[in-house]
Amino acid sequence: MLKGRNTVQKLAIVDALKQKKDHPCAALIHERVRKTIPGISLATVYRNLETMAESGYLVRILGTRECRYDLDTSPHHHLLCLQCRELVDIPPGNSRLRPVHPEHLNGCRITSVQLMFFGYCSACNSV
Amino acid sequence: MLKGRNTVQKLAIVDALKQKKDHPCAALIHERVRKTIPGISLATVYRNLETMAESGYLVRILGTRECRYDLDTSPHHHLLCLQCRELVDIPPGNSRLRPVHPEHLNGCRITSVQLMFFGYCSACNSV
DNA sequence: ATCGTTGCAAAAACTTTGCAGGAAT
DNA sequence: ATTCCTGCAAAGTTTTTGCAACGAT
Repeated sequence: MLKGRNTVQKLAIVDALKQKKDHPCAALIHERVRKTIPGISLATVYRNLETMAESGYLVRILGTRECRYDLDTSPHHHLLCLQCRELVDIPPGNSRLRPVHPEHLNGCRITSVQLMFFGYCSACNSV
Repeated sequence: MLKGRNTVQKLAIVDALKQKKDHPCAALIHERVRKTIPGISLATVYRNLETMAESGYLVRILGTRECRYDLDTSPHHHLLCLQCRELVDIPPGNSRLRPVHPEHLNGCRITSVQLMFFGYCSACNSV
């Protein structure tokens, strides 16, 4: 559930993430949301994404220079295309691809895992 | 093997990475190398790390705001401590923790994988 | 009315780049 | 001698923050 006040800005950000599930970065989300709310500031986008990531409403995908955001919090992986920089969803499917998420590992307490593949997406690969 | 010219700067950077295998970021490497070469510039550190990462001599670890660097290119994972920001090595050991590295996946051609755990290291966890 | 949120602007944090001089081969 | 590498400085990119005004509850 969405935390805090339901400002038009926050709702528009969520909407942008729902409409195109391409793991956009903050700048791209800002660009899209500006079509609806021309005056929205990038700082507001960042602040909302921060809050939603913190509350677990969305996931910050690391592995690129800029953070990307994913509303799909179910366990799955990503591939970063080194050519077009697109972030492709990789289903958890195959058990060998699904790293366990133990509570503890080498004395460390694990809270989350991210598996990132690097390579070339099907489009770039076929060129 | 180290590519290009063996400048004192490059050798000192490699040395710093060999001495303390704590996955330092560029700024920390710079700080350490400055003890030997006070005049070395941060840009030089970045340029050398870039070249060495490109040639596969070291690995760029993503998942933190700043890139971290690891001379150990053998397959293993990392845990980022959310408290102290330390990056802990996680051995590939257990097969359930070792994601396969297929050549192809969902039409994508995979070239590398990084598995990142987030949580609390043993030191922070015991507090 | 209260208190979270926003926009703006500025700054912070990290990384890259142009250029002229200098070093490795 | 040639070509790569370096230091410097400046700029680029991404993200955060202070503050006063505004808006949701």
